[in-house]
Amino acid sequence: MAKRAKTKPAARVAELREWIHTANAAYYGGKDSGISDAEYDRWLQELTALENEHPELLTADSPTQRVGAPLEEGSSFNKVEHAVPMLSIASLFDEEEVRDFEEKIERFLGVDESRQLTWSVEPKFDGVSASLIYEKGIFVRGITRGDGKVGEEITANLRTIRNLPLRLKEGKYPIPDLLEVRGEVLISTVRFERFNKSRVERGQALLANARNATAGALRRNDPAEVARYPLEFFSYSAPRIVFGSGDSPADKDLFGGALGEPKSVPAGTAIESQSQLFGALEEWGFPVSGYQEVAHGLDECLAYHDRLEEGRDDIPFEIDGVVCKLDGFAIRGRLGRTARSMRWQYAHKFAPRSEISTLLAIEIQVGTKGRLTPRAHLVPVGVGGVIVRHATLHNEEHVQNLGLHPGDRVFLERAGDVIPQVTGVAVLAKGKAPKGWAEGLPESLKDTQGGLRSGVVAGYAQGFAMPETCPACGTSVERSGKYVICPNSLGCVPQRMGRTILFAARAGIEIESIGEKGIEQLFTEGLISSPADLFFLKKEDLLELEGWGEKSAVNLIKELNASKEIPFGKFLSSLAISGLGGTVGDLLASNFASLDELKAADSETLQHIDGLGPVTTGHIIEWFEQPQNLAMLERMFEGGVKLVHKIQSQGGALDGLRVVFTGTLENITRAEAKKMVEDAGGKVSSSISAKTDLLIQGGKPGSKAKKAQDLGVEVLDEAQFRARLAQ
DNA sequence: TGTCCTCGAGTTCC
DNA sequence: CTCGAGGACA
Repeated sequence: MAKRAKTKPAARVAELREWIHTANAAYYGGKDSGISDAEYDRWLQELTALENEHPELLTADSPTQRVGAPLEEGSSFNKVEHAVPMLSIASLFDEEEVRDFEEKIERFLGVDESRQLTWSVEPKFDGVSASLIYEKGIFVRGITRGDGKVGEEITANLRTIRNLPLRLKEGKYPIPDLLEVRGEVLISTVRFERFNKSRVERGQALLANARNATAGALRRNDPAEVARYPLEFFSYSAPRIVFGSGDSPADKDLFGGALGEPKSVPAGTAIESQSQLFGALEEWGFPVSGYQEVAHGLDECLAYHDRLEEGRDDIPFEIDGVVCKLDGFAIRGRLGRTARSMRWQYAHKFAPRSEISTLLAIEIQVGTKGRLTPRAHLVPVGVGGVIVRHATLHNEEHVQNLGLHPGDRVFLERAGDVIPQVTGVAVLAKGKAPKGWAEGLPESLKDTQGGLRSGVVAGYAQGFAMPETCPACGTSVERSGKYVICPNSLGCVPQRMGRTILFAARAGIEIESIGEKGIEQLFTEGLISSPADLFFLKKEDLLELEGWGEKSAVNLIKELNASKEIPFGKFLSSLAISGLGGTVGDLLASNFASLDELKAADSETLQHIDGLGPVTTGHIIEWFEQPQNLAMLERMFEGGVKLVHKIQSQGGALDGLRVVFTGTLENITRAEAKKMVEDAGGKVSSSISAKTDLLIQGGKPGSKAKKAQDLGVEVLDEAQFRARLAQ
């Protein structure tokens, strides 16, 4: 600070502005500027203080002017008419529509001229468009699109955008007396995620998507609040480039009718095409996305569309298509416009990945482990090729963060993978749910009297809250972190049912004769109440049930009889003991010769086994201490269950190797492949790491294939895998 | 105490 | 397939 006193204020102000500018440039160039946020803030503060002390040094383009004074309470933005209307772009959805569009152009121009049209192609940003006006190189006004004719003046909010130039740079291109530049305000994907995370930490609502967040930010009354949003600007057009007074018709309307030749422009700096314009915008200091290209002929436009759609996830911001504009301004002038849009440009949209549906109700499900999970019931809607009716809402906190209410219109996405997710509220119902919404509730959510089933939530006055009692058995719930648990694991029907389904699946009872639905039916009809009961089912009892005929009943009994011999490890994993899956089951089976030996083992003995720690051990000991569990085991053996103790194979083709699968195998199932590996002495892991020896790759491999390559893990396809086994 | 590896559990649709 | 948490190891 002592140093600052000695420096002349004007020099120091210039220095600070330079530093801040450099830091901004690095920040938006994706480079590390080496400057901490705290340091950046200190510079801004010092600069503000200096400018307050010496008002004569304050300029409109100072970085401190990015954050101005808040609007007065209750006031709204000024309405401003656009000098050049912001028309919408013709939206086309497939190749056929694109070819039709070009045909119309050809008819207009005559085929000879249009044989090989030159296009300027660029991404269609999924953000908020804005128009910026520069007078003699200084940013003086910024306007939203509005209805295209009249927008709102949001100059103060736009100033907060750190990569939006407040003053133009003069270089190769002279600075126009009047310049209107249009572009998109957006938030990059990475910054949006980070921003949302920090909002949750501060207890604020999750933002549905980057576009909504941007629109919301720009409409805020206090620029200081807007400055907190990581907004960015990308420029893509300049409807007014005026040298001189602007009185002459040739000065104006560079894109619509007659093309104005800029007056007094040095040779070589006339701007006559979109590609030249991009160059000029960059020279003046406007950010451009860098994804723009020149395409010769329509096929290259289509190829550009496909290329960007495929690489959509690698682009650092959200885009929903590509925009193709005829490159030359002269040819644009001849085509002109229709009432709604320009004839010389179109947007070729991508297949949407986000859809909107109505949240009908939230059902509270009770899982196998007693966890209560909220599940969204939605009006069926197609997302990426499948009809989605349900989506998990994970836990109470998640629903609250999203601020969901039954009746809301919600965003639905299938983010990267297959599983649909509710990502936010599009239109809040606020007690005014869409008409006919409540009548649209599916029958499955209603009870026999037409009321709502227990555990179905179709509305609430305050925020969403998980119930205090289990919707299935009425027991008071317990809380464990984010989750709500029904502690009545022995009595609660969905929990018993879940364990029975798990038993059937893991103990190897063929799903064909009795699937999940079948077990549910046996439960609700009261024929069984635990896995052991399966082995006491009688053909006559099954025939009483709806949908069961002689054949299916006989098949099930046969299947059950054939499934009574169960390998020890598989059997252990089928008991639904926490932390005991297939791997730990096999591990225990190889350490204990019999079930009695395992039952007799104490905590210390178990923890000595490599792979078992205090937590899993605790769960095992507890399970075998429950009399009900021991009784259930007894009943299973009464029912004829026999445990098979197999001898570990050694010296196979894959002895001691760790194997991982990815993709879909052609001729064998994963389970069969796993068995083949184990029989050959190998070990199957679920995730790939440096310790993995082999990756078996089927069709449509996922992220594992790439990781294997990075780690230098040997990759085999299905045929090579078989060959290796045969050795 | 921190980091890496692995397992188990949850998830939707046809 | 992804995420969270248990377990091994430094």
